[in-house]
Amino acid sequence: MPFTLATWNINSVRLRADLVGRLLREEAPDVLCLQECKSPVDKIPAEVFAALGYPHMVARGQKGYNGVAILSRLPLEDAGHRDMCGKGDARHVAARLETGVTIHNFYVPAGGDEPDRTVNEKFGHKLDFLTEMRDWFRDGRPEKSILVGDLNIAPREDDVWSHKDLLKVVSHTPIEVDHLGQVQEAGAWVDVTRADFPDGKLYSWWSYRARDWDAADRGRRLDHVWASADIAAAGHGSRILRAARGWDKPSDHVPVFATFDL
DNA sequence: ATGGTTGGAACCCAA
Repeated sequence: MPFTLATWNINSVRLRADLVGRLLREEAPDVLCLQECKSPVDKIPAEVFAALGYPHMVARGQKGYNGVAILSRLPLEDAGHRDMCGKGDARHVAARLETGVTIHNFYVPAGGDEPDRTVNEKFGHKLDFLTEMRDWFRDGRPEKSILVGDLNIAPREDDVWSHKDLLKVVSHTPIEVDHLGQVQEAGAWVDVTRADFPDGKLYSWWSYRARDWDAADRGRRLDHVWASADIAAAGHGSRILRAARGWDKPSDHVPVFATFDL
């Protein structure tokens, strides 16, 4: 039975509960993975989502920062989380569907402004987080698994508005792209979005700081949907809901969708 | 080269 999944960095699930509701009503994904909930789990407005037909939630949270949640119409089993870099951050959670498919929801550190770990420890944290992800998937190659989230890296030249202008900008530097590539390779993950759209510019994030995000269109593809090699062929129908960037009081990220015939 | 906006928590930090 096919199911549709979406991933969205919501930038405060409490402030934007109504936008989450709009997405659930208008697009009705079976599973919605959220990042940057910025809320303890017990303060996520789960009852609002339950009333819209999404009674299942697996989440990790903390006050003010980070936070990841998986909302679902389908029953979910909590499949744990990994505390990358041992900081106690709520940046990963996993859930399992009754079909045995495991969904990993990640929020990779943004990495600060300076792409040099000797002067910017946040950049070092980002690289270490990615290295730990790589080692984890190398030690136990994932099967029947989907990995989604705000990975805070736009790996390809056509994942950014200007490859040349962003080579030294955190999110598109060669060392980050290399680290993300090693994560993908270690787990034999297939980029479902790019399997569906092999060519051309794709963005899922536009800065709040632009005067006119739509006209300038200086976007980056930071949000990703990957599938383990064994189920990658079941993934199709990718979509990026650019229109959500124009909603009232929007997140700076938009939802990315894929459907899986599993 | 610079500064631009947003959210949360507490009057600044992270993005």
